[in-house]
Amino acid sequence: MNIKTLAKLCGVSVSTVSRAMNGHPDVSDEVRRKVLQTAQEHHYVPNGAARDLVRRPSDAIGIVVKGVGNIFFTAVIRAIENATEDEGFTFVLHQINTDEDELLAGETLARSKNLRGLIFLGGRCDYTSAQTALLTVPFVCCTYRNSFGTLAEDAYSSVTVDDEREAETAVSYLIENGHRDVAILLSCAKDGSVGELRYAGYKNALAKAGIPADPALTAESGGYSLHGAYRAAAGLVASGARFTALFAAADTMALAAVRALFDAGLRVPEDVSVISIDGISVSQYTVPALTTLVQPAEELGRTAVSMLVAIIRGEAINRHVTLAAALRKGESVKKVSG
Amino acid sequence: MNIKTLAKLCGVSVSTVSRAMNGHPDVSDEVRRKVLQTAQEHHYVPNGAARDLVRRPSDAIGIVVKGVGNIFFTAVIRAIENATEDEGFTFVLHQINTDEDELLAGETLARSKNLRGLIFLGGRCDYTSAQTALLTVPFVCCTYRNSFGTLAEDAYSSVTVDDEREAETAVSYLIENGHRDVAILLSCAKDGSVGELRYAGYKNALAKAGIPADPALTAESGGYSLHGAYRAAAGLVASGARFTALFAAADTMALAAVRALFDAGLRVPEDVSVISIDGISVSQYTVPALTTLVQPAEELGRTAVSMLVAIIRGEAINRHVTLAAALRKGESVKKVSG
DNA sequence: TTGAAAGCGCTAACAT
DNA sequence: ATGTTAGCGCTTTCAA
Repeated sequence: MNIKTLAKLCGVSVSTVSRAMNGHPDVSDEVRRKVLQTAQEHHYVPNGAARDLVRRPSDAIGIVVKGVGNIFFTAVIRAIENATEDEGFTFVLHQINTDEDELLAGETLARSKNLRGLIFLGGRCDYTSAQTALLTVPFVCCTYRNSFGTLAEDAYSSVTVDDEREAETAVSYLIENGHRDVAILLSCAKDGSVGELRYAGYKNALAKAGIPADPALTAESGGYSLHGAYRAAAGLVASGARFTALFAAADTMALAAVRALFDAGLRVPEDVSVISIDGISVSQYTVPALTTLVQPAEELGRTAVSMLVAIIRGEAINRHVTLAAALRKGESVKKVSG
Repeated sequence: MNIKTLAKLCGVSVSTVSRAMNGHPDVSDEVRRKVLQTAQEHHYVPNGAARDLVRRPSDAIGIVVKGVGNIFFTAVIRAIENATEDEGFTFVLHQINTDEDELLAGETLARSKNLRGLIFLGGRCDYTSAQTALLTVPFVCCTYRNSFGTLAEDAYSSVTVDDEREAETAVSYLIENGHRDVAILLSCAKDGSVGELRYAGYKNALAKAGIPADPALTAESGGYSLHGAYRAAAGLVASGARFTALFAAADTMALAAVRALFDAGLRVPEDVSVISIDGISVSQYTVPALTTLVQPAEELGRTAVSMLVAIIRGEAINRHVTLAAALRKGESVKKVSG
């Protein structure tokens, strides 16, 4: 079933069918009704490829997700898909590993699928303008921004929480609760990604409290996998380093860390307090429930889409939106007497 | 940049460029090298819409995921995406809620995107042939099959674990460990979905052990959300029903149940043993680690793709593959003396 | 309000 | 081995 057959069936021309299907005003009510009904009866759905080919560019935006298996992202992706459809756009999802280059992937995707814009969900924070010059469509960085790069502010959009600040808040919360030996578990201290920002926030908090940062209390897992985080946390304990609190750069890492501490005979929060950032839903149901700074996943996704769509429609220019995270008190932090 | 411009740039015709780009043999090495290099230099990526339009049908398959936020599915989706690309196909993802109809969504997706096949990730088990008749492309049911419907075996493909049998195994494992008052937590006892099969397995296990099934020990959460499962489990405890073990129809539900039990002052496994089905990775890192029957997520995804691709290529017909789940002993089941 | 026809970028005959 | 060309299904001028 294609537009030609349907036109014949309705006794009108293909252009009339096209107009009717697309809600153009210059079609008589009678004809429109007939076309729509016949289309429904025959399960006619316009061929997207043909549409995309002629409507240049198409109405699709691409989502490049870096770091598959990041549970936090699933909620954001869901929000993005819904928001995309609400805006009358379609979307294409592409997942890449942490060692792949999102800009390259995005560029290829945009060209091959004729996209109007891109949303990067997770990525490096150190782009140069030469690197992003490849991108021929507007893009929004979701959950990160170009903190370490040389990109002009008006060359891209972003929607994030203030990672450095929120990390500082998290660590300060530990310090307020009497902790001075605070360890950190992150992917990598210097990979030009969000982890590095959170590391900076960690150091800020220590500095403000007049606590010298102890390099022995930094554990790097090299990724966001549960397994890697478990090993890094276990290694930290095995190293003999002394700490009463741990800041994990992601909920998933915190969960694995809690387990590693448990396996080492340390209780959370009795022996070690743990706080993290993300607020995935499962972390409220674990024992102990995680104390974490909840990122507004739904809002991050919806905002990314609405910003991108506004740019595509020419109604807005590149902006940088910062959303607030919210402290969700669980059971993983205990007050100690200094 | 399109094929025409590139052809001009290389001083050859568009068909030669097309052949070179698609790896056809009838192109001289010299020309092929030149085309490929020029394409790379100019970041030329063939327009997918134009390709899809002319290569009828396209090389894309669709994945319809029912039950967004199901953590177990994310691993399967990842495997499906990788396998799809390995087979030289592209894929389109569409997520729907549990109250939406996957067949309708699949049909629309297939028609609009000109798909060659569909993979349904999660869905009802009670299709009629009239319902699936809408689908004009082959489809594979992944993680479920048409156990309660009237579909002919050769009308569709499926790849699953034997849900009824694995559920029976899980519950029998509890019984072997001395439990006789075994409760069950599932989405819905009669919704024509996988939950119903697992419920049947639960009853089988009880029957084989000569234990009468107690309706008061069935808790329905009405979905797979953590929140719903928590409430259902909490309700079960509050009802005053006596049980020493609980079988949850999904890992996520089990995690929420463990929390609900904990909040009610019951320890797992000291007071209540818990077992489930799925084997999501986070459930090994919780305290207690879940004892669960691990579904082979990666293999489920890869198998679904290879079955579908084989059918599309005309190399195979509809089949039904059953994969085995594996018991992963955690810490949530305790032996009791009968 | 409708129809005829051009053309989007590409692939695959068919011709050379 | 390479070029020429029809046509995929659709939207959109342009004409009527």
